[in-house]
Amino acid sequence: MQAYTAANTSRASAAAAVVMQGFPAMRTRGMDRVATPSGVRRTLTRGEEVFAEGEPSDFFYKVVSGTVRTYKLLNDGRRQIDEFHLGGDIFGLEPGEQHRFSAEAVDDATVVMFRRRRFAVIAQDDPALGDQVMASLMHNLQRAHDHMLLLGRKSAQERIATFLLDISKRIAKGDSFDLPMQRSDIADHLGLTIETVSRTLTQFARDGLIKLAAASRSVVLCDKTALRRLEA
Amino acid sequence: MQAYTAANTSRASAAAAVVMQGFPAMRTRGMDRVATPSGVRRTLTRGEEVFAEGEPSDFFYKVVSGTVRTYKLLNDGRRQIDEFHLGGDIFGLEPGEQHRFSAEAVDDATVVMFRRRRFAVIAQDDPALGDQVMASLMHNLQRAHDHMLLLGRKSAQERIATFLLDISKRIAKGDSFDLPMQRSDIADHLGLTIETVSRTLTQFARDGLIKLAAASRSVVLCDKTALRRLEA
DNA sequence: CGCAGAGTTGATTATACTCAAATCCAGTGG
DNA sequence: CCACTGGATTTGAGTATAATCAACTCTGCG
Repeated sequence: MQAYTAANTSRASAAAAVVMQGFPAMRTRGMDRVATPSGVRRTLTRGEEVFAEGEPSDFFYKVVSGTVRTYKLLNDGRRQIDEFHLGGDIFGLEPGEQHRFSAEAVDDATVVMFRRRRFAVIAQDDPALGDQVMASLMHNLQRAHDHMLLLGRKSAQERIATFLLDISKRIAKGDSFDLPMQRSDIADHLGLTIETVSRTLTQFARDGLIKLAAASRSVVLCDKTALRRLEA
Repeated sequence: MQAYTAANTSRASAAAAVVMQGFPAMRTRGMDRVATPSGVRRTLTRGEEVFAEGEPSDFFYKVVSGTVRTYKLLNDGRRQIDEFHLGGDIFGLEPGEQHRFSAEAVDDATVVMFRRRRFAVIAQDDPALGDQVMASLMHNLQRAHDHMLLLGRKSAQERIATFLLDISKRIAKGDSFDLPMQRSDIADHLGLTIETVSRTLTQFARDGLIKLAAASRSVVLCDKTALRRLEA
């Protein structure tokens, strides 16, 4: 059980300024639906908060570049990162008036924010976005199911193998890539401790399944077949 | 595993009432709209399969009565039950052409099945239904997030306490209720073994937090405050 | 009454956690 | 250019929680 201490506390006012600044662009939406996406761009620096649990959920987001983590905390600081959102992913769309989880930039990132509206309105106003939002929700739910299987029933080795293969499929061109997040993020995503994550990665490297370098952020998958066997 | 096509359409009118009853938003619509979004009722006996992983995902479902479990399996048989669906819950809606998880009746249950269509079509055809399906997706995703926190970061005691409070809120009139599922279902939902579930429940009973009776399916929550403290 | 499935209880063990310390690395300033 | 620093990561030793293995009890039902 490890405590997560919020290293970064950016204020909502910063977000508000960005929103207001972007509103003119949104008002013109409809005139040129194809060329102008109905969203406001926002750039984030490593660790910066996008929104926090309990804040009004007036907007949802789409990642343009970089990585965003969404997570929940227990009162004693234990953290569960439910998802790392990469380019193209939509996150932060919720049924209630308040966010039930928090979102932060893992590295320097860019997102586009959309005002939350009734689905019928979105669908009528911008059918393409409506389809995208719906598909994204189902996709996120599907990934959540996979992750619950991992958290509930897989061993540490199986979790790490699954994670490496998944992240590789999402960000790697070939079989090598740089992890955008640190060990504590991986641990809090996989329901493990940083020590177990580190030990397991080291073990994989010793067994020749992967190669680690440069503060272990750079990873090469040497033996995907073996990793898939381990994935369970 | 069977096709629900022509044979079932004859019962469409009977199912129509169920549809109307099931979707409050549609109740206000004229009877002439009933024919369009057809839902077919299906009764299930304890343990019966609704659909299996890998089968075509042509339909999604809404629980009318009883309990349905959706789950995923690992190749060696380990199981993760991601959700118990109770009356009113919508499940089985997926982005791909095939189901990525399985669904079975926990007890004798009744469901209504709806043919999956493109969201744009649903939204245009019946905006209220679109809103409801979307709300259900967001709701399921929200519950999935809560459950990932449980699976990734909570202790056995905390998991059981959370489970009891949640299921109680969903099915109990007061503070007592009958569990529809057996120990192995609870274990596979909470990422524990049946022994740990049993031991923890017994411990709670010894500590006066709950009362167990009648093959331990009947539960009374005696000290909700203490359970909430344990919930973390 | 006996059977089978479900649930409980006990003893032991394994996996991952905790606590602790060493090492690595990027960034900084002399 | 290089030593210094603090955060990140690795490694080690010991431990705790929940798993495993096993026996026993309860319950519903023919």
